[in-house]
Amino acid sequence: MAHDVERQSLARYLDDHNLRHTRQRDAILEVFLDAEGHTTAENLYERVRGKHPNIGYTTVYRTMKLLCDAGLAAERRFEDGITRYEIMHEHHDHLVCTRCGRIIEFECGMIESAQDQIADRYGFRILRHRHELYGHCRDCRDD
Amino acid sequence: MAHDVERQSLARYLDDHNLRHTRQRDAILEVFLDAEGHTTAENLYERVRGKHPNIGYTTVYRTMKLLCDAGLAAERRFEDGITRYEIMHEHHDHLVCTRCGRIIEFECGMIESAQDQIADRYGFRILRHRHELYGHCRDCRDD
DNA sequence: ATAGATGCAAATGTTTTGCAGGAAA
DNA sequence: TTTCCTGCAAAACATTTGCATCTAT
Repeated sequence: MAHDVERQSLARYLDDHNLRHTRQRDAILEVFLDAEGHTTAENLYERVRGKHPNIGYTTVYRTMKLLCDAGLAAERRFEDGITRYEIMHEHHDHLVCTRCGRIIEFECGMIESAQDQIADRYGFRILRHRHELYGHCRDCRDD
Repeated sequence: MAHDVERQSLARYLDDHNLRHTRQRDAILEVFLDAEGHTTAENLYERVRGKHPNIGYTTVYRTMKLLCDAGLAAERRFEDGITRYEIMHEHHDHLVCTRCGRIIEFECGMIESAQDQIADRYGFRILRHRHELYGHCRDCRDD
C-alpha cells in the first residue's frame, strides 16, 4: 500500500497526542500525498469530496494544521495570498512562475551562508527565512 | 519645507496623469514620509485622522496605491499578513524581528548573483524576489 | 461514557468595491 | 460643468471559530 510510511507516522502522532484516528484524516492525508506538490486547501477539499461528499473546509484546514504539527506537511504562502501545503522535506526555497503558476524548489548553500553573515553583522538570530524568486519559467518566458 | 522633493514628485505624477491634487493626498503623503519606516495602513489612518478627522481607510489605501504607482512608496507584506509601506529606495531585503517587530534592511550582492545562477540553471527569468529573514534582533535574543 | 472530531453557519481581519454626494480643474 | 475623489457601507476572500451533533475509544 502506498504512503504507508506517512500513514504510520500520522498514526504514531495521533497516539502520542491522544487524538483520534478518523476516516476524514485518513482521506485528507491520502489526497495530500497524492498531489505531491504545492496544494491549496481548495484543491484538497475538492479532491477529498470525491470520496467523502460531506467533508467540510473546516476539516481540511484543521487536518492540514495537524499534518504540519506532525511534521508531515509544511505551509507556504506565496504572493497570491493563498496557503499551499507541501510534503515536508529538507530545507529549500522556491522559484514561482507568475504565468503558469509552476513552482520549482531550489537549495543554495552559498545563500545560506551569506544569510548567516548578514545576521552576524546585525547581531540577529535567524529562526527561519523566506526566499522566493518570481518570474517566468522556461516555458513561459518570451525572450 | 520638508519633503519638498517628494511633494513635487507627486505633483508631477498627478499632472502627468490628469489626477487631482487634493488635501487628503497631501496629508497622507506627509504622514507617510514622517514615518520613515515600514508603516501599516492602520498607522497611517490613525495619524492622518489627527489632522483630518473625516478621512476614511479607503482613501488611505487608494492613496498608498497611488504613491506606489508614482514610485514614491513600495508595498511589503511580511509573515503577519499586514501590508506595510516603505519609502521607495534602492533594492534591498529585510530582517524581521518576531519579538519586537523591528525591521532591518540589508543588501547583498553575493546573494543577488547566486540567485541569477539559480535562475540560469532552471531557465527561469527573475522579475522580482522576496527574501526575508525572521528571528530575534540584538535586543530581543536570549542567548 | 466521554473526550475529541466534524460540519455548518457565522465571524474574522485586511483590503477592495459600489455608489451617492462632494470637490478640483 | 465635467471629470475625478471621497467616505460610507457592504463586499470580497481565505481562513478560523462557536456550537450542536456525532464518533472513536
